[in-house]
Amino acid sequence: MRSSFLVNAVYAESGREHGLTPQQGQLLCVLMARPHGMSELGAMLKLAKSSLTGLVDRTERNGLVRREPDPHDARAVQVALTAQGSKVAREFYTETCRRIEELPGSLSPADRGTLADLLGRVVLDNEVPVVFLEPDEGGPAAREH
Amino acid sequence: MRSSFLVNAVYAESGREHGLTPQQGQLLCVLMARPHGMSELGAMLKLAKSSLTGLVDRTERNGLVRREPDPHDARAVQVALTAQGSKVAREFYTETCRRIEELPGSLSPADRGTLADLLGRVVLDNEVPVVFLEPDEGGPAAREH
DNA sequence: CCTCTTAATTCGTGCGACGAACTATGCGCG
DNA sequence: CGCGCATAGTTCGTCGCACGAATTAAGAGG
Repeated sequence: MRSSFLVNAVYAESGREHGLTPQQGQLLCVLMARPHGMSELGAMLKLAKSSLTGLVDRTERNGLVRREPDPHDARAVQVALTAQGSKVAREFYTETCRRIEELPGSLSPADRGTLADLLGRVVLDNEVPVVFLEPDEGGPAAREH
Repeated sequence: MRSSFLVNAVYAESGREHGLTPQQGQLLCVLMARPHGMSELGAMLKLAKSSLTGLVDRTERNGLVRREPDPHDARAVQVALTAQGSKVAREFYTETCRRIEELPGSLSPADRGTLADLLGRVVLDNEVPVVFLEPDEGGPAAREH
């Protein structure tokens, strides 16, 4: 249980409506941008290899993602969204962003920055919903732990 | 996985230092005030009966709590901290409060209220560390889900 | 006494996280 | 080219945690 926490909360709420666990929802969001290899996903989601294998297994079993051969490396696979997965991801993402946008409604930019720092793990270093960002920031100040 | 989220995050960090999972840490904090019956704990921690049994089992196995007969009801037990559990709880609680106090450092009272509303589940309706409170409030505006 | 309710546990199950071990593939060097 | 080492991903075993169904013993009320 090393999920990012606040996004996880929101994911949990959004996900319930789509039959997704927070972890699966997060995986879908990451894959919306493009397919990823398992190592990439593991690094992004901060999961051990075997944990990720399990997550992808379950999500694949739900018909939301599929494993494809990697054309550049026969050892590797690319994990991609299925058509169904794309649909669910879009709905989930939209719902999640809506909920997250409501969250810091009354927070000043400084407070957002403070929370972003404190909750650095909330935001992944990629195209996943980025919150607590000022419009001119290029990326979150993610703190590795 | 229906923990309260932000406190859970902080619990996780504090707990790691004491070999506690967030759930176990939370249980200890609840029990600091006084022993509780399982039904009480279940309601407070919002856990199904069997889930709570498991949590208490594991925490008991770690020597941190013990089950005692309830003098008023032979069906029931009271869950109490052991001496070791009290010690760990105190340290954990202190550490957790410290971390939580650092959290909203730059939040205005209005923002605290907003976050308290949004993260209502963060705070339990009892003597567990109460955060985001104005000094003159009697209790958190907990939102049941 | 009887019926219904309740407290807590057991059991089965799913999810998620980890590390060790493993197999197949890739890389770099002599 | 062959070899040793590294890597990608999976399997296996394990633990923690959450849930519902089923169960047993005790409690409450008529």
